[in-house]
Amino acid sequence: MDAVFKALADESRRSILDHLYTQGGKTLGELCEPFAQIMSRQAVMKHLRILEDAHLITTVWSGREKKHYLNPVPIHAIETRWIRKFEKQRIDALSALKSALEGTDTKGKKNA
Amino acid sequence: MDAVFKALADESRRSILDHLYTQGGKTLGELCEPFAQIMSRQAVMKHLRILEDAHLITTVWSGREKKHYLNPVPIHAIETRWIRKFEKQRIDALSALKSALEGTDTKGKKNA
DNA sequence: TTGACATGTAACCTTTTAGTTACATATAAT
DNA sequence: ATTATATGTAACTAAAAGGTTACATGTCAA
Repeated sequence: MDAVFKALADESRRSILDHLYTQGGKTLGELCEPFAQIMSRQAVMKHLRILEDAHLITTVWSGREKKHYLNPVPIHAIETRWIRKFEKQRIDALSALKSALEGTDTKGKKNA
Repeated sequence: MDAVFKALADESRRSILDHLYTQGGKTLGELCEPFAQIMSRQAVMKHLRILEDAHLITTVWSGREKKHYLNPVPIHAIETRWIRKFEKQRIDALSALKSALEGTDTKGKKNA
């Protein structure tokens, strides 16, 4: 579990997960695009390695291309560690209320 | 949000959250006890500061004592970032099945 | 088979982080 | 008032993390 939290600690890696959440099956090359002029391909690859080791992403080889997919299971495990079932509903209601007051739609909400 | 992930990246801090999850309202001194002979009071205080800055804990002063409480809201936000509603049920069912097969009780489950 | 493309590995550098020790402040008790 | 208790701050050190460049391997296409 330590690997999961360590992996999520970096903004670039969270951004990668965001991209895979939007659309799965992306290759290293495709995942590099948003980071062009920010960091090298090798740097992105290091991040992918860390995410994969933490089982936050799953990969499938297709010829010389490696496709990446988000795995939500370890993320879900984070919540179940510190939040009791009865609390979930209260918090969900709370954030829904907050969104409503802010005039934002929960479904289309952009995350920080 | 970055502060939250950074805060959760450290095992000692997660352990502190575990203690506050079990029982809230603990003082710095009390939170130090499990770490005696592992790290200094000042080190624990640094961790508490980081957790507080990330709003993962809330504090209340009572005389010269500072009481600490777990705040589950930012933890819940992690899940909503990368997990769609319809997926939650599937994952919950999956981990319940896994627990059943392992012969462990979900309610009394110890986390890694 | 040769060259281009896609991914992988290694050595190195810089910044961040987790911990320490020493000193400081504030509240409670005698 | 004085002392003990509880928490806070600062300077420093060692290790970990994120990034770079250079080199290596494997697959596709002409």
